[in-house]
Amino acid sequence: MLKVDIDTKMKFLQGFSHKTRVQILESIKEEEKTVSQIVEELEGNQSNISQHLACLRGCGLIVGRQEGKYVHYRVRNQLVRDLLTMFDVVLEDVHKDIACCDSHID
Amino acid sequence: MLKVDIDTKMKFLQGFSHKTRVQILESIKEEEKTVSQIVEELEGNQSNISQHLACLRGCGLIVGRQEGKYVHYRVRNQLVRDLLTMFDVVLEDVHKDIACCDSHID
DNA sequence: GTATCATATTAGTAAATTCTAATATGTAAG
DNA sequence: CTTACATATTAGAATTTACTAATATGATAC
Repeated sequence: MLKVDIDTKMKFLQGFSHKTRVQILESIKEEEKTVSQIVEELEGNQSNISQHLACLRGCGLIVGRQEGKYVHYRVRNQLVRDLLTMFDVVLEDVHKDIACCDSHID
Repeated sequence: MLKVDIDTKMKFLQGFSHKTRVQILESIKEEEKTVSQIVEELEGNQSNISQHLACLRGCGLIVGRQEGKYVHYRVRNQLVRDLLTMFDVVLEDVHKDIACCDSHID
């Protein structure tokens, strides 16, 4: 397994570091959706969601496909879906011990 | 699979959202290490590393064990190790497409 | 108990990320 | 080519997260 450098890895992992991005990933994990569908579903605003989508695209986690004036986003591939599933599996196992780490260091 | 709520999930995922934390996880993935060993290996400072360790502990990703005046940390269990490995697998696959997402939104 | 060493915690500052609002781009329809 | 709608981009303000330095805690050895 060819190891990718740590900075590239961090860019990749940033995709999972914000609630909105994770919610987007979950939302399009099984079926592609347009930006406006995602905006509506997450009750976000267009600009903000669009920025998070750009981030996820940059992380390689999602891909978009233009169709007329709509852009449909979907999770990149099965491996990424598997990773998302694995989060749930590991988290369920670990769940009971999470307490501090309030999304920051203290 | 019993789904954990999104806020708990986010606390968990914060464990992977900082370079130092990911480096710590990689460092103790296969063998436990004391705080001072980690500090030395990452060339960090004691306070900072200690805070990141507290975060990872809070995320449920690592566990510590006191032995005399030393505390030995290790990755929580095999599932967490598997998840770390999976990052590398998926990242290698996705690698070529990472470009933007400079650890932020633009 | 006192000294020493390892680790943890705290408070305040510094830095990075995210959000909001405004504007730009691009596509389709008329 | 103008309008309308979907999405993207930008700039700056607001918020969150991380770092530094100082101090505290806890364990061992004396």
